[in-house]
Amino acid sequence: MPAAENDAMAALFKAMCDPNRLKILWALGDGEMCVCDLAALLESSESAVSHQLRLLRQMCLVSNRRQGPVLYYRLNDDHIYALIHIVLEHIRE
Amino acid sequence: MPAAENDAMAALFKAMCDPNRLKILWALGDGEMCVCDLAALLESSESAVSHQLRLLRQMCLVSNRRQGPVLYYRLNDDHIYALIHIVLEHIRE
DNA sequence: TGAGTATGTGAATATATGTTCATATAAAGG
DNA sequence: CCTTTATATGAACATATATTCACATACTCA
Repeated sequence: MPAAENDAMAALFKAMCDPNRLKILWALGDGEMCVCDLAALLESSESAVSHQLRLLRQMCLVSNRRQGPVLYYRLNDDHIYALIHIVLEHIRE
Repeated sequence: MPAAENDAMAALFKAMCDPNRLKILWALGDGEMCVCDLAALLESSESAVSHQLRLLRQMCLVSNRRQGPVLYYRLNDDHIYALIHIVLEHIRE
């Protein structure tokens, strides 16, 4: 495997290796959510979630849309969600 | 996604999120290799590789076979290799 | 324009991670 | 046995990571 692809894959896994980030990505598979709802779902502070979302944004895994004071986050594309499903199958065997 | 599966998946991603470990797993997809050859391939010390291999062993991703003084490592099953291939396709899009 | 709500961000801190170095173990051959 | 080769391991260190806290920003409504 070319070094660039190896590193890109490692970076992708790193973005998804945190339980909370993985929960966020999984949750967003069902549709967009605001920070406050994500924080409630993860039972974590909004600040912590915001930091994680910034990471996911920088990795181009999620993007957001402002509606008034609220930011709604969504998966950047369905690719990641499909990937999680595939890995889930592997986990379950 | 159930919490147990979420955590298992995060742990799997964590095992694969280091560029060197990913290279090891990729290399072992072609067949078993000894520590010394893996170290040469990664241009890393044998001690560092041994530490990474222990991690992969603890995660049950690889196992080894002793032949005299040499330990040959192999993927525990082809699952992980298939998974890497799938993710590679996602990366390339 | 001032207060209140939703979110972002930087610094600080605690913990996790990866490597190195020194040493230990296992096997083979003399 | 003693030495050499191959690998494992533990401690120490440097770096990375995740959370918290305090404060900044963006927007809404009165």
